Amino acid sequence: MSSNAPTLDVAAEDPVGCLVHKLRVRDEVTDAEADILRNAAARVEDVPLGRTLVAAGQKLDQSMLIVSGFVARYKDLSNGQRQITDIHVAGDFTDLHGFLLKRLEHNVGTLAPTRIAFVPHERLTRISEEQPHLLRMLWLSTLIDSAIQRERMLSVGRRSAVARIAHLMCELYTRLSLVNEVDGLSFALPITQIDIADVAGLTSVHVNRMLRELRDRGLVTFRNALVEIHDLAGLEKLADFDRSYLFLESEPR
Amino acid sequence: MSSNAPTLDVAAEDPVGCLVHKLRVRDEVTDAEADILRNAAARVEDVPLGRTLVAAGQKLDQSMLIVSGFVARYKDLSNGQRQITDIHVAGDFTDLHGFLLKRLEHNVGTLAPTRIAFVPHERLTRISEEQPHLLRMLWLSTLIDSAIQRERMLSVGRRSAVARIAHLMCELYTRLSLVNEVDGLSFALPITQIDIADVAGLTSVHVNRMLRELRDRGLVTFRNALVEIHDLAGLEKLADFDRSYLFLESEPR
DNA sequence: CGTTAAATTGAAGATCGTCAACCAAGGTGG
DNA sequence: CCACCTTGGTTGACGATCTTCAATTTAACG
Repeated sequence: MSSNAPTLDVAAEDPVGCLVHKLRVRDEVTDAEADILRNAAARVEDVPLGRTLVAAGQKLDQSMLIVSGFVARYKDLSNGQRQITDIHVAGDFTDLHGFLLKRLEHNVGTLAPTRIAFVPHERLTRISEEQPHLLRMLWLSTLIDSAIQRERMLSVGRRSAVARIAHLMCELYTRLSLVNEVDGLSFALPITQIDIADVAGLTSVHVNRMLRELRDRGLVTFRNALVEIHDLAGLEKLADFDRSYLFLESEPR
Repeated sequence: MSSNAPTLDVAAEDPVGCLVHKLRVRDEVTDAEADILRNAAARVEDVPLGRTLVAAGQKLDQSMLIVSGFVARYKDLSNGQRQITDIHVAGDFTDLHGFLLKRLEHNVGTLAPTRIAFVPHERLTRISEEQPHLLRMLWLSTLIDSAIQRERMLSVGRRSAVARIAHLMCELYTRLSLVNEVDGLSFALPITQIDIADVAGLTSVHVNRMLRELRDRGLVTFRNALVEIHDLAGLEKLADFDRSYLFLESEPR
């Protein structure tokens, strides 16, 4: 709406741009297909931080595409403990899986102010009937989400606390690079240490200590919602980071 | 091949039976669609325990459907630590996601002797071009895998060691019920405590102690490849188990 | 019957969590 | 405009859960 935020402005004109861009990293997407996706978005909405977008169990008839911002999918234990299973950024189709699941078994909420495009499920059904290749690309995007989940499971299950956080930073850096949201080796990450704890399966107190260690080791700084990587190679080594799980190559799918 | 194992024999005649059955739990699948799936399986093979079925990075041109047995998908850290991200049982399409990913970022291996049906990717492509509903059902099955992964992430990230193992037992009990592989409150689980440790993100030593605790509390016994549940309600309570994440309702998809 | 992998148990130690206090920042209402 | 309140960040002390190391037993298998 405002015209002084250039990146957002482009996004407002083409809310589906980031998604198309990311699909094109993985395979060719024709302009006709891209247009079909563009027409699938019914409306765009700005949502403030801390809002629940979908509560577990709720029936769905539309899916949400992130235009900009940060969204988490999370599950809670009955004792109140929370685990974030995914963090989504611009160009991610947060609950595309809701199209077939019909309800989600987890919650979806904003970690930061976020702009969202809504895609009615009937339009997805239509794509599935008429656009086999485009449908495969959408399926693919849920499969990549799944691969990211698996890598996170490796983190939470087997990596040390420092390595877990280092890995998260490497991953976000790589994923945000794809949508031009990094500036050199820095990127905006307007989320709390509590959020990071909930992703990493740690407490916020321990996250705080590990962030200090990463800073002391000269690897990364996370302060005032800004991540600054000082030694990418060192960070990747500590994290045992290998970007191949992000499937950044173009292949006929 | 042999004719003295009735369950397996049925499976040999209809290797895709379990899959169709499980899809039908989630939505109607016509007999025509079921036949198409049956024809998609090119050949069936028996694989012994401890075999690597797919190594990370390997190019794929077929996917594997489990007819009977137990298969794990796992990732390794460079220091040798292993995390199993999924355990698959009869009727699971272990690497259906390989159809679109073209290579896997993780390994797939047998935890027990397993019978596998191979489905060439070209037949899946054909289904995707000609059978939109059937394709959505296949997509759905990868989405349910994903939901299981998320629940496991909650376990590994936030549940205590005992609760993690209790939850795994509840899950396997429920999933094996679907394919008639339980006998009352017991089921065969021919895997090691090391495997359980790799699923739960624990060491086998600690798994051993937690299994003893579950036994001492009168909840479950896991011995000689057999799980016997003594108090399902108590086990589910300890595990904070809620089967809704398995999507066991029929819906038009 | 010997060999190997897995299960079991104990003792000691490390990592991470809990509790608690304090600080910093940002927003709200008087 | 500033006290006040809330949320998040930071640090220390202590403790619990889980790991590591190591030894022994059991089971499976040729």
